[in-house]
Amino acid sequence: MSDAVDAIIGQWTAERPDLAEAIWPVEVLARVQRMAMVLSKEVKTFSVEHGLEMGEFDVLTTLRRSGPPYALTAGAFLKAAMVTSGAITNRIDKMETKGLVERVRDGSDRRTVKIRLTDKGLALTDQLMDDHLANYARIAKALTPEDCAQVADGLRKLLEAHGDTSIT
Amino acid sequence: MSDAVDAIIGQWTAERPDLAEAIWPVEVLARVQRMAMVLSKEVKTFSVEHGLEMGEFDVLTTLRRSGPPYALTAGAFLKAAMVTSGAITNRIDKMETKGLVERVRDGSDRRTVKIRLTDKGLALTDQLMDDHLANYARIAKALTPEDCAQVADGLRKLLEAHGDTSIT
DNA sequence: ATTGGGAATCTCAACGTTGAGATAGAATCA
DNA sequence: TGATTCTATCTCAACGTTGAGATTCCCAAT
Repeated sequence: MSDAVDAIIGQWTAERPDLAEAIWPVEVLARVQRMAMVLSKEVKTFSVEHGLEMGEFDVLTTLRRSGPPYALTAGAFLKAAMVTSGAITNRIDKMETKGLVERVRDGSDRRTVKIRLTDKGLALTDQLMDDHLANYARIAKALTPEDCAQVADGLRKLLEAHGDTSIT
Repeated sequence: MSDAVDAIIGQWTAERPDLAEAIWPVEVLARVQRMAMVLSKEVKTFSVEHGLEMGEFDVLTTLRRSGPPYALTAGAFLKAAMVTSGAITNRIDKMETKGLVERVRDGSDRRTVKIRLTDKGLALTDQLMDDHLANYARIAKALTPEDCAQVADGLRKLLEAHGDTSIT
């Protein structure tokens, strides 16, 4: 039972034994990084199979789970998706031409632009969620419920410590 | 004690209660994704502070931990860094002009190109590792040793299940 | 009412990655 | 030897993101 990170740590132990006391964070952080790479490739494949670019599905689900009227400001997406403003503008531009979302200028504050799910976007999202969660279940199926809880609890502590505490 | 993923799951529970049974993988996978984003920003900051691009530090440490003669084929980097061939060519090109690595054509198989740490690259890497691990420790300090072991064990299972078992 | 600071979004050039195709060499077999 | 197939790397156009700056607008202070 060993993965690539075990091999990496083994190499360091052989080459720089003086670092043995300091290498413990690699056990967690390198695995987070590598698992994120695996995950992003899986999600990309899933998205493309359903006619979406990676990132577009994020926009759809973020709007869907926010509840009626399925509209959020562009700024809300910056934090939700953890990307920069140019990326959001780019994504919304493309999704607007696909008819999945539409920009709505708010009357009260004309600086803000709300991105709203169209009927087509809403239907597509609801239709995809079951497949998406089935795909997630497949990716995570190696974990028992206890494993899940332990990993989730640890990562929650890390995320809280880094201020990732809100999606607003 | 709640993070952004707790909020996301709360939203789904309110909007699509029918998905309650299927949402458990989000607890783990969404946190992996978000923590990877946090981590990559931290590592990028660290790299730039030390005059490197993100990814270049990966190349240096991968070579360093492989042991003398600190040389690996370009193909080995594809798996180690989980990126495509164009990215490796690009990285090595830049690091070669910086004098950190050099390309060496092998006599026995003239297709392969070994990337080798220069003396300058080796010295820089050894000099940076302590800072790098201190930075990692800062990022992971919210975790107790027990937390670390639990998260690492769970992620190891996931990575093994996805074939991430070797860096060769 | 005007000014100035701040906020929300968009613009756009620079950058790194992707991924299919090109190139060159090795390996197998007739 | 020649032909075929496989392997390793590089090339390069397309693509998405970054991030600083521009733009537009809100709001508080005077």
